This record gives sequence, C-alpha cells and structure tokens, in this order.
Amino acid sequence: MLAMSTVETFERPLTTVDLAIFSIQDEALHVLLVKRPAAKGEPYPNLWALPGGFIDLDRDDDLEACASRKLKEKTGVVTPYLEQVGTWGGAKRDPRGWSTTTLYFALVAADSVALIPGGNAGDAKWARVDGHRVRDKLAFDHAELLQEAVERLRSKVEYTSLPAFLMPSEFTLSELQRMYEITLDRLLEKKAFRTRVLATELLEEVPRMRSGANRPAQLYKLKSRKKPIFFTRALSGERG
Amino acid sequence: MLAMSTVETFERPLTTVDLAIFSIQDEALHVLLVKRPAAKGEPYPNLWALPGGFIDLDRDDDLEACASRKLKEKTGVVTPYLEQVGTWGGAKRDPRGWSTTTLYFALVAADSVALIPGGNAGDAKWARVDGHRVRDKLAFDHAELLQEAVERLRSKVEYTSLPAFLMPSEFTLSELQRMYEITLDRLLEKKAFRTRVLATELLEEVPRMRSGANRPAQLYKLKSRKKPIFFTRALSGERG
DNA sequence: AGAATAGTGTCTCTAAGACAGTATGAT
DNA sequence: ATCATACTGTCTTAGAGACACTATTCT
Repeated sequence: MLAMSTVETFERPLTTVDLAIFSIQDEALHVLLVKRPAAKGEPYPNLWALPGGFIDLDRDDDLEACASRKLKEKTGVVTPYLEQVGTWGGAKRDPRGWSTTTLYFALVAADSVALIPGGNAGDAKWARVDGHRVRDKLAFDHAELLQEAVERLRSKVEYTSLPAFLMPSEFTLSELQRMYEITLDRLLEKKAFRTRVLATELLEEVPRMRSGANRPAQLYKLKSRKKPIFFTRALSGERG
Repeated sequence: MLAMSTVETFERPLTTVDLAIFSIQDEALHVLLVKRPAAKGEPYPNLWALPGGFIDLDRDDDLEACASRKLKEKTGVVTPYLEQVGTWGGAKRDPRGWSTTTLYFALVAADSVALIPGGNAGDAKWARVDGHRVRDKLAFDHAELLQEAVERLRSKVEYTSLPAFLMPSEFTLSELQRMYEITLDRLLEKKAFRTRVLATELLEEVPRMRSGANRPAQLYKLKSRKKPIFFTRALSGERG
C-alpha cells in the first residue's frame, strides 16, 4: 500500500452491519435468521446467522441507511422501528481478520412482512426466541449479539412504548397489552397497564370497535409512528 | 486489490475510536479535547477534537481495549468507567473517505488525572461543557458526538449511580449529591437524595468524618468500582 | 342464562418531593 | 451565641400493583 498520508498506514478492519429483526409470530417473539452461504472462503458455512453484511460504500450514505437497505432486502419493510444496539469489534470474531459489526435491532409488525421466506427460498426463517437465545447454533458471535439485542428490547419495553411498533395499524388495548406480555415474557396487571398507556399521548381512538364472541373493544391507532414514548417509571419487573 | 474471496471485493471504511472523557473541574462538567495536528493531509488542522484515532489491529484485541489504551495514553487513568455510546459511519463525515467512529464515554475522578496537559504540552485541554456543547468549534462531527455523549451521561445519571465514578476514594453524601447536581445541571432535594442512595448497596461507611467549619460529615466509599447501580425510578427531572 | 372478554373503582404500597426541624462541629 | 453544614421527621404526591366489581356482546 502506498503511504500518501498517515491515514494509509493503518490497516482497516472488515466492517459489517448486522440486524436483529424482531416480530411476533404465534404469540411468541421471533427473530429473522439467514443461512450462511456454503461457498469456499465463507466462514461458518450453512450455519444460521443474523442477516447483515458489508457496507456498500457507494450506495450506503451512512450506517443507518445500510441497515435500512438490508432490512428492506430481507423483509420488504421500509419504515420500521430501527435502533442501533452497539458495535462489536475484535481480532478473533471473524476468521478472515480484525472485524467490526454494528448491530441494529428492528421491530416489524407481523402483518407487514408476509413476504420473506419465498424470495430466497429456504435460506431465511423466523426463529423463536427462548429466553435470550434461539435453538439454532449461530455463526460468529451472533449468539452474543442476539442476547444483547433481546436484553435491549426487553429492558426498553419496561419503560417505553416499543411494543406499539409490533402492532398492526389498528388494535385494542388488550392486544397491545398482550404484545407487552410476549416481549417481556411475563403477565401484566390490566388496570395498571391501561392507566399507564392512556395517560400518555401514545394512542388515539378510532371510531370503530373490535367485535368477537364478547363485549366489543375500542380500537386505537398510534398517534405517531416515529419515536417511542418514554414512561416516567419502569415497570417493577418482578411480578408474574 | 486481488480478489481472493468475496471479502476482498468490499472496500473497507476508515475505522476509528473516539472518546468523550468527562471530569468535574471547578464545579462544572468538563470534557477532554485534543488539538488536531497541522501536518499536510490531516483534516481540520489545529481545530479541537475529541481524543481518538485509528485502531491498531496488532495491539488492540477489541474495540474496548482500543478505547482503554487511548484513554490511558491521554490521561494515565487505567480503570475508569467506560461505556460505548454508539457508532457513527458515513461517506461525508471525514474528507478522507467513508469512515466510522465508535464513541466511548469515560468518567474519571478529578484527582486521578493531574497528569494531562504536560506530556503533550498545549495540545490537550479540559473544556467546560455548557448545555450540550463546548465553546470551541470541534473537528469532524464531534460536536454531534459530544452532544450524544452528554445526553447519554445526563439521562443515565437520572436513574443510575454514574456520578459515583467521578468521586475520589472517600467522600461525603453532600459531595456526591453535588456531583449529581453538576452533571444534571439542576439542584436536588437533600432528603430524597440521601434516602435513595442509602437504600442501595452502593456505599459503605468508612470510620472517619470530614471536618470543616461545621458539623462533621460521615465519609463513605464505593462498595464496588465496577458497575453502576440502577435505581428503580428515575428522578422526575422537572424541578430546579 | 352463561361464557367471555372489556373496562372500572378503589385500596395499598413504594419512593420521590417538600420542607421544617434538630444535631454538632468551628469561631 | 452564632453560623454553617449535617442529618432527620413527617406530610404530600404520583403512579404501580392487586383485585373485585360492573358492562356488553355472543351463543
């Protein structure tokens, strides 16, 4: 390498962006996994991994644009909740050399993402999150990345409206509460939940009801699909 | 470049680690700045910037080791509080090309860091943080990085024991409260503060008192210098 | 009527906030 | 005694949690 200035004298690590894309399926938290390619030179062939890959320096203006692009490629979803979890970098995490990955987590509503395993056939799947992990052995340090993403998600659910981003466009308070319970993996008290949520600027009534074999329920929609609401107190976190 | 495997076909961004090193000086929050070199090819010559630089792929095992190394080089401090804030990456933030920087913030006790502006003479200084910024114009996007670091610091002070890491080895409750007030830039109520702090496992009495021109105060030390304590509720954040 | 889920009334509990009061040293 | 700061007593307030109660639809 030609040393034109000091910047050239430093070797550059491999730089990737990975995604933990969460969604609720069958009343359980799921994360999207993709299968590692089997081509020669590829590490961890055929293992499952979080979707992600190298930054395209020509197409990606910044890290978040890169994450958005990869999310859209995998799920078709364009405006989900997307948050940077952190960056892992080190000499050992990729056999090809010193590498960094910046991890984002995304929340997508189940009904907005019917499209996945179809385009790339069987090389992508939703895996159920059990505790902090998934049944499959994951490539690289992705088990650790996933654990941190799940922990970030769970801890933020305690004091924000994040689960609202997992909802379809209209939903009832009971359905939203169920989404909280699934992401937290514990039951919540109905009255406290409703008071808490309705005390904020999060929801707006729509003049429709959800009918079933019981009393109809008021339907709500999000006032804004932009940023989550922060509550003044976290849930206590010990009850069941 | 020779394409030996797919990994070689991707250009790699410049990758750096930067630090927002905070300390309390003269009853105010300060951050350590270094002056950009004036050598040709160096962007933003002579402007102040957050300390940082390229990863040394041979010496730095991982990102945090790199941050620790740079912190030690600048301040001599070896075991401070160090937390990753996030990673900024994009095509425009460094004129030399697509670059990423991973920002860490560190909290160092004022008395543990007498050594700085001396080694490198006038190329480093403590700058007072006013609101979310500093008087000097900063290089790159460091004003934005600093703002995020300050916001992270302030918001975590609301519900953690972070300011404890800014204290000398022994201190009184009033001194700790003052540290909270300085980092938050607002006054706190004494009784509530003491109850909150003493209800945790954070502090341990030492059998000594701080004497002055008044009633002596009980001295305390941290039970652990490792991780911060998380309180169950945040401060309300509106009073003054 | 009964099942099922929506939604409320009300009490308790915890920890923050307000603020006045007492305690203990130096001068 | 006075001042300054340390420390406590106690009332108020906000919001979580518990839990029983009422409401409304369907079958």
